[in-house]
Amino acid sequence: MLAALAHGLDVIEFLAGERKPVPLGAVAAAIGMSKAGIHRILTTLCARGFVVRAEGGIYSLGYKAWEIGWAVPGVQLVPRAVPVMQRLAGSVGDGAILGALDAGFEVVYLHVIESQQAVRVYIDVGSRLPAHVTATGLACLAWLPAERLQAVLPATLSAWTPETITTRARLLKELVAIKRRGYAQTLGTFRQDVGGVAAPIFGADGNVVAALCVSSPRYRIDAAWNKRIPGAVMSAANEITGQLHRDPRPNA
Amino acid sequence: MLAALAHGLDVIEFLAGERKPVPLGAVAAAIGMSKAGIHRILTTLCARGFVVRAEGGIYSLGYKAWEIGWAVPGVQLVPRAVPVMQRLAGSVGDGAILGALDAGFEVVYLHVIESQQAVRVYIDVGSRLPAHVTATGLACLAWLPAERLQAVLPATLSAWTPETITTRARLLKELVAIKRRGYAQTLGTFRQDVGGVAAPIFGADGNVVAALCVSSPRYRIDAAWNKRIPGAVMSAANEITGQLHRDPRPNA
DNA sequence: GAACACCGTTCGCCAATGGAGAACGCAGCA
DNA sequence: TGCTGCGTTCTCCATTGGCGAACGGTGTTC
Repeated sequence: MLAALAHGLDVIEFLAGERKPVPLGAVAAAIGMSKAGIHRILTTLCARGFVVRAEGGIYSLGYKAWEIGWAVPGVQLVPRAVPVMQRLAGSVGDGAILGALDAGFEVVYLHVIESQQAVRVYIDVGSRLPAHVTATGLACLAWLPAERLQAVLPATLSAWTPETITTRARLLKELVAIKRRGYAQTLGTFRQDVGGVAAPIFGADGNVVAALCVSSPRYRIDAAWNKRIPGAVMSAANEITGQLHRDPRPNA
Repeated sequence: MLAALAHGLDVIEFLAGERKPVPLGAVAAAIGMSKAGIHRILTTLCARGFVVRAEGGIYSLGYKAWEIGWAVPGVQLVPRAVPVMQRLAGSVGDGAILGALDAGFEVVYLHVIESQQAVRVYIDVGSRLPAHVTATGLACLAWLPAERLQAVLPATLSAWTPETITTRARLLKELVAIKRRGYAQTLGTFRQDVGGVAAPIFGADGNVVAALCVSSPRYRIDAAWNKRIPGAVMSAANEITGQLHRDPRPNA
């Protein structure tokens, strides 16, 4: 592994975690390197626009990093999903979340429309969760080709609550049910007081590229909710799928 | 400059430019390095999640890169601006664009709501333009503290059309006019057949953080357009500013 | 079906360079 | 005016980056 590159990435990740300008010394302390070394790394990153340097030697991420993020295959669906998500969130009165599978068995949240309710579920764009604890993750997994699924399934499934699915057998059974039903539903598998419904979005090549999810505090999830939400989520997801099929830009 | 890190960033930027999975050989050719060297770089990037490797050794950017992008200071305003932009675009019937100043004198586009018109102005999220040719750029520059403006002003201003502002004197005069008026307007300074109106968005600290722009094909820009649009853009921009002041999250 | 061509990957070597430590310069402060 | 805390610069040695060459797998061609 290339130490210089790895250290550079460490610095980038650290600055990303801070989310605000940071003095050189703090970076050095966090990475565990000499100030001299960090200085050279930061100089290189600045020269390439990944980091910007304010007077007095305080550093923060530059828009180049943002630009790179937009070029990640799969992200381009976000702008096309946003209007649909907006409508969905408006009509169901809860938040809408767009997530995709990454690094095998993790869900990354690509976009979030916050609920207008006083009590709402908070999810950060860019945050990650294991696929098996979230409706979004289950929806993505359910439509994965069988061999891909086998490849990404970890040996053990972490338990986030007593209700989290923790055995392969139960997970596989659940995925079959989800695929038949057309949507994934969880209740208390991520946090005990949160539930969600998610439906898959397919790219122009027919593979799952992401899932659309509506999540809600558990106490609001009742028979009426269960009657309205899954259909709304599925039709919104289908609408996005339809757009991707009609206009499959460079990537999807 | 750290060669290893710089090469790694080269690879990242190349993959970003390709926007789709690329075989190792192509990366090596593009960067001008041996396949062995590129292989090591890609291995490191994969280990950190910045790049994902599909079977057969084809590589593409991973969501980690996307995640980093969201942590860039200033980007967090996007989710809060989106609903306002949506409304603005709907009410004016043209596209809405959100841009910020970066690397001194460049505008980066952070979000785009596409016009629903058959003839529309295309702008890519993440693309860059010199600040002096766009309404967005002028709006950002006009409210920049005087010493910051002096620091970023380049020696020469490139001419994109015959109508582009190319002298410092004219630019400074224009910026004063913009600040008095409350919004920037361009007509044919970027492309001859495009015009736009932009208004500044201020962060919780009172500095310009971005500008909101509506742009349109020139032939649709008439007296009626000029009467409706600037007010709508300014009030939308003010609304976003208001939100940032009420709820200044970690960064703005 | 065998030989070939074309990949990505691994190996081993040598010099370039990365990274530490110390010295420097410049603030702000007492 | 001296001190302290920062970012920056300098110098030097071991590390390791990057290359060329060899390997191994796959798919293609005759």
